[in-house]
Amino acid sequence: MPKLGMEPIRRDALVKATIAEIGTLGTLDVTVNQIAKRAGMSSGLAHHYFGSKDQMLLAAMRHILNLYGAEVRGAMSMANTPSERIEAIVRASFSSSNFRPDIVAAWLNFYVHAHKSKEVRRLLGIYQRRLHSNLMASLRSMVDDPEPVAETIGALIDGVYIRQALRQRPMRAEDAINLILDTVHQCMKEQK
Amino acid sequence: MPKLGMEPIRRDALVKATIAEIGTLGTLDVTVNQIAKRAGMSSGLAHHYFGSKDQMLLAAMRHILNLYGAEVRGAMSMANTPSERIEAIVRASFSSSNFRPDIVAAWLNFYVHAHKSKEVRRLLGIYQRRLHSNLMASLRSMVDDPEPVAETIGALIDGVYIRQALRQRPMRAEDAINLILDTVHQCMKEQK
Amino acid sequence: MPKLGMEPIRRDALVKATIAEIGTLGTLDVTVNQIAKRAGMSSGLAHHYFGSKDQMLLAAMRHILNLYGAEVRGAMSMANTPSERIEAIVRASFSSSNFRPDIVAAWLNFYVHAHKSKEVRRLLGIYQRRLHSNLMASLRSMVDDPEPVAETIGALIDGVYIRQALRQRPMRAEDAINLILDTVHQCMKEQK
Amino acid sequence: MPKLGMEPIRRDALVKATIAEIGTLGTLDVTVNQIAKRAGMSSGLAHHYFGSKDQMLLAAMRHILNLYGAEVRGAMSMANTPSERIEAIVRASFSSSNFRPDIVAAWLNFYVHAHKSKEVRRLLGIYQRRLHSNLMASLRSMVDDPEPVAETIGALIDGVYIRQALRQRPMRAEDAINLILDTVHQCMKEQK
DNA sequence: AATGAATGAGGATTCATTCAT
DNA sequence: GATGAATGAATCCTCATTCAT
Repeated sequence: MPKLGMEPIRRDALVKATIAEIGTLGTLDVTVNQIAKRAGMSSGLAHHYFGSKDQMLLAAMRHILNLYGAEVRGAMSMANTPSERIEAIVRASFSSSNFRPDIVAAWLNFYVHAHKSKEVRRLLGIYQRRLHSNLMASLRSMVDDPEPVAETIGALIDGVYIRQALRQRPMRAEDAINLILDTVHQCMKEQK
Repeated sequence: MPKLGMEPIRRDALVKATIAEIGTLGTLDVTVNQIAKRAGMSSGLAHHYFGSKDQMLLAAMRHILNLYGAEVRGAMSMANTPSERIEAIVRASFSSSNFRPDIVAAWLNFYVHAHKSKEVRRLLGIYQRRLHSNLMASLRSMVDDPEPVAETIGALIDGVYIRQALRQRPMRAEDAINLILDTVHQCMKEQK
Repeated sequence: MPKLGMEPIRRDALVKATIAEIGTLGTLDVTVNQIAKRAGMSSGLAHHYFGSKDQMLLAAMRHILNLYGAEVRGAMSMANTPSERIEAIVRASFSSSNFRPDIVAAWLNFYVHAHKSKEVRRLLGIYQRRLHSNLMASLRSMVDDPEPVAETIGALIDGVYIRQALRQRPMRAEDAINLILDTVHQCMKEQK
Repeated sequence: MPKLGMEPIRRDALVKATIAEIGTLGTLDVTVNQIAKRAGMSSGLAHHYFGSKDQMLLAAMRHILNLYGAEVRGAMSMANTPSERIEAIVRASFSSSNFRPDIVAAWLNFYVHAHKSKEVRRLLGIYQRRLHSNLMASLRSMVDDPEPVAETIGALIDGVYIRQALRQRPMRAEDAINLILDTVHQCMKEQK
């Protein structure tokens, strides 16, 4: 039943269905048919709106990164000290909208897929640089040598993510956050 | 002219070709033909020895885990103190035979693939539990609450791995090791 | 705001867009969307007016044949001798409205398409018979055996057309006309 | 039932089936399945040997051109005078192996398809230049201005071909040859 | 043991056509 | 009258797997 102005609605539905499907199957080897069916439409329509499966995957990736970016910006805008900023970044990474099993699974799949796709590589590169510069900006006033600390935090976030994807019983976001923040704090004390 | 006793040689060649191919392409979406060609034989023969592509991938996974396990055991057998044991485990993770781009890429692909494959999930579970118990055994005598420290080390190793797979300029093994050991040492001091 | 009496305007726009699109792409494999877009309307409307893509192609074919027929009639009405009539027919085939690259390309595509479409075959049959009888009417008073001369002229016209479609540098209409008329004149002299 | 050394046999069967299918359906819009089935194999195998449908079409085109080229060379090697050479070329164009309905239909389809395909354009260009230079070589010693005669002969050959494709009752090769040779002879006499 | 010929299922993509608005 | 949303059939192509030799 065709209606007017469906484009944004359909695109949104497809992006969400793509993430859900990747999250459920745990792989980027999802078919356009599966995605379209989950989004309640035909595969032809999915192509009509996205042109290709690749563009659909890319849109899903961008959606995840945008969600994450918004979360980080929101959390940081409320932080007043460097230390709070670090905490805000880490918390945002494990917020309830980001640390969901399907999002985590999709995220990891894209991480690995970056090997093959130039655009995915570019998008992840942006995310990584932004995370790194955010961390560095706060760490510079806190420790003498911020570089390895930033590196450690980044690795910890990604490490907790990848392990989450495998856990039989998922880790709670709060535990993930504490794990990382505790480590950070100890690195801090040491250097100060 | 078929020769006798070729089986182990062929299987080994295929396993190595599988890892190399996954490492090169950066994905598990390698074809049996590609693997067989790289191993210098026909795809038919590959099936003859492994029965299915899935079995080939699994064999490659086991090969990587065995390499890693041997490395860890070797390193630990030479360690005399708990602290040396921790260091041995971390060093083994980044030894020259494990921290190669193709191995890292294959590792990550299997990590993600665990979502789909029960057997891969089982194998990775074994690796994780072994790593965890190895770390705990040493950490128990070093800190009051070893659990989170073990968790942190595990996450750091996996995190550095996944980031390595994306880096334009790969991180040197020595740097990876230091990054992790430094963090560990600081967590230690704190608790003592 | 739909207007009244749009039908002939729309149909005409679609027919011209069809020819232009076939001429540009050099194939009948044009999509209804391409045609409709070029005609400044939606594909749905195109179907509304023509019922099917096939009918659109047919209308385009008829348009070309009508153009050609009108041109021939016009030229012949001004000719006074058999010889002038022959010349009129040949000239009409290469008039500026017929010998345009897009028209030529469309013409040839329809020629080949006649294999598949009964209606196209019928239309081209009419054209061929009309051409033939026009030529014969004039040739009868000029040569003893007009049949092969008519056949030759027909083949030359079509041959020059098909070659035109492939030329890197298109032949000028005047040259095409002279080529054919010269040949005809020589055949004439011979027989007389 | 797989056998050894099937490649040339399969390729040949596919090329012939491609021409037959195009000839029967009168269009390049034949499916790989149709071709493969006619050649007695699966579509997968067709792709195995040719890589793509396009390559299959191209191979068919080359086959037709090779047949034609061989015919021309054979006929010309037996001709002793310029006049005989011209006749040899024309006769070769309408030999029983070239002037078959399916070959003619395929030829024309490729002619039109040259608009779209660079490689087809290139192949036809070679054929046209070879024909032209063959004709010119003989005509130079026969007439003062050979260029338009060569052009006329070329157009006549192509024109008779395209008309053949449409005829309800195909023209006999002998009639086609005579039609062209008679015209040529009259052009000759005139100029001498 | 080894090959590579052969199949066929499965997936992305295109497009004419329909239809609710 | 007009749009463009929506469908689904059709097609090319890939690839794991099988099997005759």
